Amino acid sequence: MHDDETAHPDRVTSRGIARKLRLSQSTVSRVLSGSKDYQYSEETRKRIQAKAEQMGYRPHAVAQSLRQGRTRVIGFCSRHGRLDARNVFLAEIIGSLQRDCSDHGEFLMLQSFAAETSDDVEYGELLSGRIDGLILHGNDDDPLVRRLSGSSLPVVAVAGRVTGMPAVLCDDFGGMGLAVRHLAERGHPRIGFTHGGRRLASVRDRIEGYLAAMADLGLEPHLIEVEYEEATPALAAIRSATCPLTAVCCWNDVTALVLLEACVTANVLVPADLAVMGFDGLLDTRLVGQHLTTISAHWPEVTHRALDLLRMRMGGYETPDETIIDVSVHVGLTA
Amino acid sequence: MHDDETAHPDRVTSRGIARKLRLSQSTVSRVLSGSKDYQYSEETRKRIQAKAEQMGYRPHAVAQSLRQGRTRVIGFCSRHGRLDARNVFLAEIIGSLQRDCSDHGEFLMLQSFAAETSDDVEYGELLSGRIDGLILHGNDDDPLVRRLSGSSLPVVAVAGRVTGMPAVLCDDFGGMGLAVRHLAERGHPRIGFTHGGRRLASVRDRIEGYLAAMADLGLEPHLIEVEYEEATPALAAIRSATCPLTAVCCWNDVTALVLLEACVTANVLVPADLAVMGFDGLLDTRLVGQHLTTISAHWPEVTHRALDLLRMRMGGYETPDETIIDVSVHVGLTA
DNA sequence: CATCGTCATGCATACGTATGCATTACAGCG
DNA sequence: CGCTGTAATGCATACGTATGCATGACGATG
Repeated sequence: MHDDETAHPDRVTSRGIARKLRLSQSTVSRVLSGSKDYQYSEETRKRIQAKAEQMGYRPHAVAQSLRQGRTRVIGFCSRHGRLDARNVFLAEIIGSLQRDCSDHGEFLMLQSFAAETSDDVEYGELLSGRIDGLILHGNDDDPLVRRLSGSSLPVVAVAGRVTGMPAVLCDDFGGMGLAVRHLAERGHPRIGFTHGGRRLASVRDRIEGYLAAMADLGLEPHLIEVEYEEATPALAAIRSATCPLTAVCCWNDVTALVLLEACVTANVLVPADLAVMGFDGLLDTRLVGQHLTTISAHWPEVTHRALDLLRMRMGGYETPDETIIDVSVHVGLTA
Repeated sequence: MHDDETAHPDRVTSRGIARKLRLSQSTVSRVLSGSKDYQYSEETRKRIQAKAEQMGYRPHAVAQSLRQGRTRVIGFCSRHGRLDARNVFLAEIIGSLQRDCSDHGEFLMLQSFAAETSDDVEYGELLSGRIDGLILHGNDDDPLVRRLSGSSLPVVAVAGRVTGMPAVLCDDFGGMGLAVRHLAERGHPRIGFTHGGRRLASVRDRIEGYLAAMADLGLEPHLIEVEYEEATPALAAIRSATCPLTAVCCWNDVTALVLLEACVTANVLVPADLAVMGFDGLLDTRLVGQHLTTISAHWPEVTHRALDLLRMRMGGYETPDETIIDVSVHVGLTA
């Protein structure tokens, strides 16, 4: 009934089991890791498995990693936002990645976001053998990102193109086309686009998509750039256009919501006075999300595909440079 | 200008540097890891550092971990919700943990949430030496959690008590006292409390806090339990009480927001007809958050303290069983 | 009876680092 | 000159696993 070990048995090791059973460590290791290239008597196998169970043996993951040259750990690094209660995007991305890794017997490790640590230290950590591959959310302007694209670490970019590495993104360009056409079909003649700067590749793609669709429809574009998520000036710009806009596409959902709040304050009726569209489809549908008309990107599919590609890279296979995941219109009450 | 290595130099190792410099691996290791117990000639140090720089040496984290018996990786596991765009709570907790780890030169690894993997596999992974310690969000009803509290892995619980391990929580009990008193001071005679089940320890504490405060004020309590976040029945219960309630505390912010939506639909004016209070203070203040009156818990402080305690545990020190972090009233427009 | 193939297991090593102990060289001192 | 102390470095090992190669036993076959 009681354990015949003394005090703290420290770690239970394959060698420990071998000693108890008067077998060699290699036999124990082979049986417990289920190596198919060798054969063992049924009796030995039973004995080993029973003893392992009894002693509570767990193979030491670090030793396995050192021996096998792989850790089964995937890193994730965002060079843009930071994860907190307000960042619905990162929450969705990281959550999806985590579940996907879990399903494949892998682990997700968060690499430091933002620049609390120096780029050099961060780069060193990424290449220190702790992770087998990296999912990256960043852009070309970033020195660390550029350095990574030249390194030997397998990396796949998500939600943004990075030269020199495969990327998986939602259809930012096409999505804006859907948005513009959705509004045009409802008879809106003057459709604007608001954003808070072109730093992200996604934003640039969405702007391009907007401009292309507008040109395609023979409509005059109205780009409105304001400080990050400042809605009041945006609304002012919308209303004070040569001829006030009747509809506006926001570069993402949060921007759209902030604008909606400003509309309430300014007594602008949505969608009667102004139709509003978002982009991302990440908002909690139990709350405000169901009301917002938006373009739903399918982020779990993006991360799923990104991990697929990363695994191919880690296996040494070639991968397509760019993978684009379809988006769809989610019709709410605001447009 | 160009590297004198052939093809792929594989990994640059301390032994590799030693060979180039006709030194021993131990000297290289000692210099590069800055061991203070030994002395080296200034010249040797320069040579080694220069060569390491030139060859792009990065110590192999896995080998270090094996040798030193510690990985500098902290695990996080939530046995309740899953991380996605809707889960503001986990996003905040995980984000705070990550930044705090980063500041201490540690890494945060996400252990599989929910039950996609079997408890047994999960337990094995947790004890496989991959992490030095674990921050846990779970409760006593969970077999895996109970097993962990008996294991040799240092664990600290956050946002919920678990018997057998230290816990760091926000003041759920006292917070509800603040909420009730806030409402009572504004003259509300009939204050209710809505929740979606007592599974979480936090919910139970908040209920206790509510009941205690009500008793203290000599008011009659009204507990309303509905299916998780079903607001319509909750509102019905509120309105159909013997005498309709004038104020209600919701067990968290999301519940409160859903209730607010139901109020709009049912034409109930907030706060005139019904005052509403939330709990957590995690909602995006750029959006709806600033309007909701709520009890702000300071989650970054909770996770910070939890990591402190975990580090003490990992160092073999004793720790207090329970640490409670103060909360405060955030006055919005709903109560 | 000698040879050979197969089965079951053991021996030895490598992954890359950190570190206790040994060694060399040399200066200071009596 | 011999002894001792210290500075600078090397040697050997351990962390725990996986795996190539070798070994012994035994039955089958010529």
